[in-house]
Amino acid sequence: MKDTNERKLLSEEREQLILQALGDGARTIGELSQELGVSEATVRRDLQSLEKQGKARRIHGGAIRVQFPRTEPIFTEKATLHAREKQLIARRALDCIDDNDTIYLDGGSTILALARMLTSKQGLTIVTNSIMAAAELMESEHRLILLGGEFRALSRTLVGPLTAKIVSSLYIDKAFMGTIGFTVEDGISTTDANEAYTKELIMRRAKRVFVLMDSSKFGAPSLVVSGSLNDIDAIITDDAISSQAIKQLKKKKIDVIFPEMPSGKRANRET
Amino acid sequence: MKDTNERKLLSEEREQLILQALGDGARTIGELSQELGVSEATVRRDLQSLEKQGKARRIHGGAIRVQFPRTEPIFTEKATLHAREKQLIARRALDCIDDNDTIYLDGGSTILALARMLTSKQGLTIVTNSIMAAAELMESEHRLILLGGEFRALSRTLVGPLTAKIVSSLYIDKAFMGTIGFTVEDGISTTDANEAYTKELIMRRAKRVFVLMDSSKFGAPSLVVSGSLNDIDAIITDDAISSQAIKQLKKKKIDVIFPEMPSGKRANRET
DNA sequence: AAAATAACTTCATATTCTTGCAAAATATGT
DNA sequence: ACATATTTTGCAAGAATATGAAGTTATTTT
Repeated sequence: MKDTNERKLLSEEREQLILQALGDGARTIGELSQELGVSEATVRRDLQSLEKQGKARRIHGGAIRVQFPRTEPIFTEKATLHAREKQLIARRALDCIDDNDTIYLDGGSTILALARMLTSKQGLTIVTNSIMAAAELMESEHRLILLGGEFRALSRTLVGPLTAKIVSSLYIDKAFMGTIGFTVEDGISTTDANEAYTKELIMRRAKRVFVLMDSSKFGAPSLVVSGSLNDIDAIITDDAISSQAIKQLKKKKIDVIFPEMPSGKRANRET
Repeated sequence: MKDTNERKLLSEEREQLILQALGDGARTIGELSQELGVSEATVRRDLQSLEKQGKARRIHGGAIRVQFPRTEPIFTEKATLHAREKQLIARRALDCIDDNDTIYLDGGSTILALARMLTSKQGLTIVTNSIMAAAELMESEHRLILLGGEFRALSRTLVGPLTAKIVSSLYIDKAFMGTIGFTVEDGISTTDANEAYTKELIMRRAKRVFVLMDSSKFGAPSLVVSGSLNDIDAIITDDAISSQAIKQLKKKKIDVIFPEMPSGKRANRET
């Protein structure tokens, strides 16, 4: 996959990408230089900076990740990936919300972007299991309800059996779900069983379920399946998914919604 | 174009839009300038302002959103009042906690101070209804469980009937409670009925209940009484309370615990 | 030890930042 | 309503920074 996003990256973005690349083991300077589209000298400088921050360790010919990634790399790292698509998807989802709705916000960075936009609505009742979304909405005028439950650090959400206690006494108009993986056969899937369980409960409980995901999730299942395709009413995604997949989804009566493209282009047919 | 809103924007509106555009990732000055329809110089000034507010971080060529907004006007304000006493009280409470305990943390700045100290313990299961405490403990190794419920902005806690669902399925060794007011007749009291209700549930459910408060709370009732004196096992407070009050409390079999004074002095007789 | 590869240094170039200033917009006082 | 402050915005020149290329030095491999 080549990123058609040929915008010049900021140094910190590059560093994030490098850390991510290092996640799969060690990398050589040459590889990194090519992947990032910058000169080897620049890669060396970035690595120097990362080493000073204690996030990576240099070795001859390349670099490896430091043993204990002490901070919360997972959340912030994932966040920067496909940031623009996520922004557009969230923007589209915003249009699906009416004033005074009762909505549910799932975890994940796309949903978080949506949360940040909710200041433009009025009188919402917002239910969420995402600490990040809650932190974002603390100052808002909306009514905010947090699911309780066990805190899962990786996703910063509340999950597990305890959430069921509260979910079962709520009624939700529209649920906005994120996901790690998705297939046309099984619907959404995630890495953690507790997380999957909570998602499932919510989807059963919501009148209308929207799944927000960038097209990279498509066709890539994760460990634990959550609910089924029948639980999903609509998918909001960017336009890089195959027209075949769209057909299959429509056959299952699932709406596929695309964001407004800023420059008006809509290049749907693909590889 | 989605933003055909050609009205001239106020700087604050622009800053809001910038934050939104930043999303999780980063943006270059050029992008922002174009998206907002203002010059790059203006974008820089806006970013400068956002950085001062702690909401964004500038980097060469653009800006990155800061993960967790720092400022909490309500909270920091109250926190500075009697800060030293609160610190000492929290310190003393810490000694009451053993490794592997299951503890409950209530809202309030004193308890928050305690939360920050918990890194020195191991293997705790921490139950809380305080978003601030949860945010503080996200990075820790402890097991963290949040009560669900309705978010109350003033105290930044989760309160109300929904919390009951989860509380009733938990068992807590030691509960550390804050309070707004206290009298020897009725025990702790607070301004909000939902808040009082949740406190009451917890105290009923905990094996041992500690109330942390500086002496200014003494003899000053608030609106809604929460539970009764019988629910309380110990009070941790500074030494500016009357010896008469101590006697009364001891008669009710409530321990009164004082912090270690840094200089070793213990001047208990008072005005 | 020689060859090959990688790392460091220096420098030229291209962006980006800062700063001061002027024009425009907005607020304020009479 | 008018005139005067104050603030906001855009522009431009010099300062600062980032990047890439070339050449030199260090490290690894054979």
